[in-house]
Amino acid sequence: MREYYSITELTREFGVSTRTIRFYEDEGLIKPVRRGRTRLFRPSDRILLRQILRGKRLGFSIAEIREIIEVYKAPSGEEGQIKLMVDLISEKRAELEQKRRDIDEILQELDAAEENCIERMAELRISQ
Amino acid sequence: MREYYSITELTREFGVSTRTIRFYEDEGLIKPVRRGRTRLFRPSDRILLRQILRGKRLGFSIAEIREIIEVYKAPSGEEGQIKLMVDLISEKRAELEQKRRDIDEILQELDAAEENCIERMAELRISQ
DNA sequence: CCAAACGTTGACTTTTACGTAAATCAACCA
DNA sequence: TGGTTGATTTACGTAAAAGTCAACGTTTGG
Repeated sequence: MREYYSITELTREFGVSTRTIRFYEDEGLIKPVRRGRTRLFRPSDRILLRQILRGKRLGFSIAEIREIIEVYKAPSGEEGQIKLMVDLISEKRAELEQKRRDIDEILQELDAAEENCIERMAELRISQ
Repeated sequence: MREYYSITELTREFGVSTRTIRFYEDEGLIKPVRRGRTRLFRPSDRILLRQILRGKRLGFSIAEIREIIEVYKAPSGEEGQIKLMVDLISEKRAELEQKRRDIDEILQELDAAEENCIERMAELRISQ
């Protein structure tokens, strides 16, 4: 477990540009420390970046990713606040479950499409 | 099973704007028939719209959704073409499986976050 | 000592996926 | 006959998420 990562190390590891990482910092999603002006990314920043990109792959916007990352943090505030947090968690869970249903439907349709392709290829061979 | 749907019927059913539906037509994803200038959407257009919006929820771009919809169609062309199609299907399947892993990870983290909230709420009650 | 590699900020540009507004048309209803 | 409703095209606008470019600062190896 390294103490610090440079920005280009992270771009290589995650396949994103420096611009992208700086953009996420501007958005307040990552807060690397600095040596002079140079950014130093800690393991925790690396984990955050993973979480951000995971959210991106699922089509979440930056604002939505921010919300998700917020709920990971230790709960603070009074009971009302925490209850709102629990509601938000339920909401996100519902969205994710919808996405999973969508995925399963598409996968089924892809299976059917593949079968059709294989059938069609068999036909082509016979008719020759 | 109705023969035709109007554009506003579809906007109500799917919760999108007319602009959105016309945009998908411009992109060649839907091809409603016409009576005069007015669009008439058949059941098959309705299904296409469902598939488009499902792709959107998963963060696929219009171009990617177009690809997915293309593979649903009956396979045509010679063997080489169909093999490329099968490869594309495998590619999409891999992407979807990645998305599913992402979802499962986030769901686990949300579970943990919820537990923390519940714990914290219990603490708040005791300390009062 | 100086070029190459790596880093910085700042500003402008681009792509995607629509939103919005204006002007027009057709059908229907009172 | 005129107003309401729902449809059309055309065109410009916009928000999000970066891409791209310029101009500049460090550090490191030959």
